[in-house]
Amino acid sequence: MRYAEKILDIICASEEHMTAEQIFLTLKQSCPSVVLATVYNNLNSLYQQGKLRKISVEGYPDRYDKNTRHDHLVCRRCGRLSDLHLSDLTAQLEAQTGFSIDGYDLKIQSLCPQCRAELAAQSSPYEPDCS
Amino acid sequence: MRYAEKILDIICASEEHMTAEQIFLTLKQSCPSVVLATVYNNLNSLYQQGKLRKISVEGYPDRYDKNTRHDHLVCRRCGRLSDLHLSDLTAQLEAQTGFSIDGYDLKIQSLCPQCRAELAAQSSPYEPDCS
DNA sequence: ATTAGAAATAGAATAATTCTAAATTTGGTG
DNA sequence: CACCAAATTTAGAATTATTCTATTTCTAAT
Repeated sequence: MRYAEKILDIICASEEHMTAEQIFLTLKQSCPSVVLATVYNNLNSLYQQGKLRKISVEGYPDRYDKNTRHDHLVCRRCGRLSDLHLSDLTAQLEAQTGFSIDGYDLKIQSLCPQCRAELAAQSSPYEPDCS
Repeated sequence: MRYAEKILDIICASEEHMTAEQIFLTLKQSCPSVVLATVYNNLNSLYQQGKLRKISVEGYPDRYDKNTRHDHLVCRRCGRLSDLHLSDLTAQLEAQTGFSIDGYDLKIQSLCPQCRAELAAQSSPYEPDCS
């Protein structure tokens, strides 16, 4: 596996949540001969080995993410996916369900920090928050 | 919108989490002339109106679900998606994030009730749970 | 060097979904 | 009722994401 490690590096170095296509384009900069299928092959095997996370948001291609425990925010305004570091719910969920769980994915729908800031800036000159 | 209501009915009547294809096949039984694109059109507009939920599980086509608050279990053994009725985390999440949220999706990875039962039945004759 | 196994490549194939343009239906209006 | 505009549906092509298959290239051990 010549590429697997490089692909993991790209994912871990990125602050984004990259699609296979984006990973491919990035990898191509250092390995111009690499092919998209190779990226998919490697992503799949890394995923099966549990070395990365795959995130699916309705209507978008799958995204790949480092394998650390964290949650996600999907922005209803710009669609951007960003990280949230909320407390681990595993124990709470196991207590509630009554069985042991392998993991969970939590995706929150709201506004991302950028959009929240932009909207606040926009509206405040005309309608201050609480008058 | 001749079909929108029928499509919603099908989704609400179903215990499953249906794909567009499955909804199409079901609708076709009562409306043989309907076409898959119509189902997608209606699903999209119902989704935009917030009248149904869309669930994406990596590697599977999107699934559509009634718009009630509940969580999901993805079975690591059979891949089946089933409903979980856990307590609402909105308040807890808002407290933690510090901003108001529109909603959230929680997907738990574990074994579905059926697979848990099957595995328990299989293993118990030979290795009773706690000897 | 030789060879077996793993990984990569090329590119066709498949699956899911969207798009476009034409046809049909619907609900109002004269 | 007849007519029109708007909304919906249809057919089928197009697009996008992903997988598959067969061939080639690498790698590392003999």
